[in-house]
Amino acid sequence: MNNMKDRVTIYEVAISSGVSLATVSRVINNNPNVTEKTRKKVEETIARLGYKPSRLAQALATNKTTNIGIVIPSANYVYIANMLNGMTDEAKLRGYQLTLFVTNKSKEDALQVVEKVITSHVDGAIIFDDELDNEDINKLASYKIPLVVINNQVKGDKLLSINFDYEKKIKDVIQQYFKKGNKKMYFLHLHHSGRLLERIEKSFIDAHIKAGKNYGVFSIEDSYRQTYADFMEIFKSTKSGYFLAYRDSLAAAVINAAIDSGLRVPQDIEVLSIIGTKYVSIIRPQLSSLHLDLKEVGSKAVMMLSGLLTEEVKEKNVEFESTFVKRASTLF
Amino acid sequence: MNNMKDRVTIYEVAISSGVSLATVSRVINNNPNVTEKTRKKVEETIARLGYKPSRLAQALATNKTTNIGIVIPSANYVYIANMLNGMTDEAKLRGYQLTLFVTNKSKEDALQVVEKVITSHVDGAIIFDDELDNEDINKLASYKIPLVVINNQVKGDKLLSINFDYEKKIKDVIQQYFKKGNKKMYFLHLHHSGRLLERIEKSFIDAHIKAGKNYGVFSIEDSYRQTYADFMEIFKSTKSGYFLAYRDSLAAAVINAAIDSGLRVPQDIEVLSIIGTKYVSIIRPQLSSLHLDLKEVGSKAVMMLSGLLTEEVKEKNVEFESTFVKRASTLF
DNA sequence: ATTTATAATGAAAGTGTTTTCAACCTAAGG
DNA sequence: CCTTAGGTTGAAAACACTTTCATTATAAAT
Repeated sequence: MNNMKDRVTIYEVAISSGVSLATVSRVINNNPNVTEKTRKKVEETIARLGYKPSRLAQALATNKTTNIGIVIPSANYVYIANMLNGMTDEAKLRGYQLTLFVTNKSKEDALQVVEKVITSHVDGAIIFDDELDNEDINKLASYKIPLVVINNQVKGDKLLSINFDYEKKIKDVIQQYFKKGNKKMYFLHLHHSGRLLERIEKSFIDAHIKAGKNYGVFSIEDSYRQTYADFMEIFKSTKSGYFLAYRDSLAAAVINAAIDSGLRVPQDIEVLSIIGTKYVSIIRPQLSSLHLDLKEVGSKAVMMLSGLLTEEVKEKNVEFESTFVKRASTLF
Repeated sequence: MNNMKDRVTIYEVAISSGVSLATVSRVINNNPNVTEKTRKKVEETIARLGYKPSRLAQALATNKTTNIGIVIPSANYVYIANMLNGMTDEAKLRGYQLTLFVTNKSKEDALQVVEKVITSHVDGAIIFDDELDNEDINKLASYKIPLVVINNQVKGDKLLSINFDYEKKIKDVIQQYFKKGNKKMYFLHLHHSGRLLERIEKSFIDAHIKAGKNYGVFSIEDSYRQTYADFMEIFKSTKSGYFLAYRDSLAAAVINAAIDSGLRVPQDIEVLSIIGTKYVSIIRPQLSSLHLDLKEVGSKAVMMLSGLLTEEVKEKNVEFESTFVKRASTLF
């Protein structure tokens, strides 16, 4: 069993093809200043020896790793998985590798992550995590790490940003509902789901205050099971309402609890999922939701970062527009 | 705006604290051969200068990156997201970073991925992807990349493996069903979902042949929408059956199509999801499924790889046992 | 054939660490 | 007080590349 290859280095290639390191390096990097003849010769040796440049050494010499860091709260959310999907595709296209950094929604972990991102020598990073605040992000920026920040109202000069229009769209949806609907609206407040949700909640409350309408807020845990249990309780007394839930699974918990309590959806209980994933149409009745192509967000983020890395910045901030899709869980 | 820090190197720390590079290096790496006095002095300078070792340079010098590669078909499946979740947690605990390599279920991409993993200098890799075959994996092994391979019947000496008992368990479930149930069983065959599914299908067919029972196979696409449409057709003629689907969303497509066709679940149509995720209890009727803690699989994989890297291999092969959980989509 | 400009090549320094080995120092033992 | 062993330290090589700059080869122009 001796097909174990020891790494062959540029040095051996140089010797074996009778040229210098510099020339081999030029061939590897497609530098035009090499005669066709030399190039052929070197390429032949490379193939023969099975030489593969060490990305580590290249990275050290060039200060570029072709790695980009992805900062997320967890890999376990469907909407994040969707985004990751877009990122991996676009990254592959552009020759980048993705390194994952998860904060687990903990400030402590977030600080660790900042350190890790700094020492990891990523060429840049995409941040889709509310746990990182201004200070954290500016720290990264101070280490000259190019940044694309998603949905995190952070100010900074050198960074690009992507934002969703959820706040505005929620306001629209609510105002539309005021015209046609008549149920009291409830917002499902998550204990720890970051500032995006907080802003949406604020938008919800503002819209109600402005219209002089009454509203309710339920504080829930980010768990289907728990939310289902909570709402089985709630529906003992509350027999009607329009509920805004952050995620499909939470919205489904409300729907299922409503149905299991003998209430009708959407006649008695209406439910809107704010971040709709593919599960909106699997759940019955199908979930009305705000729709945003998260996969596209992911690839856009990589595109923008890639632009930043190659100094071809086209857009500094892009806003993704979500669309309200009425399905069966709401009347309008 | 001049808080832009240029990277401070070990060299500057050495100068500034009046010691040599070697000593600073020792301090960084907690080498005991340093006097407390020197250590204090160096640590003070490190703090003062804000020095952070370059992981790149360390990696080049030590031939260790603390990066592990994760090879998956896509980040977009819930069950893979679950696994990733376990991996990120365990990796953080053990000080590893995760780099993603996705094959997109394409053989061409798989070959590319193999190359990338080799040149990426990961310390090891976890492979949960059927697209890589024996040859690919042995190639990785020949570059001395420690490997943990999940659910991929690959032979090899130096690699650790994790397997699920789905084949066996499916056989059990079917045999149990033969005793009590009387519907014809159907297997949902995916065009391109790798060898794990093929093995499960084989197991399904074997069990039927052995029992002299009749069975059916439907070939579907890996898409909820399409499968739903297909089954709306199928249920025009087929009014009863027990369907085994690979994923929750596919199982849900069958259930929803059945209900929308006026059939009853589970009285007329029974459905089993092979890889059950958290959506099994969100979908109504709740999905009977084989349950396996994918998060645990993920962390186990990282643990095993970590063991392999530190030469403390405890188990070479571990089998995860799935459990059949009866919910509302099957009678038994 | 000679000069000149240009393209191809190589030597060597640089990237930021770790690690080996020799040198040094200190304290204990004789 | 001298020797010795053991713990501390530093010089330098190694890791595998890129890149600058000087040099050489080549082709074009005179």
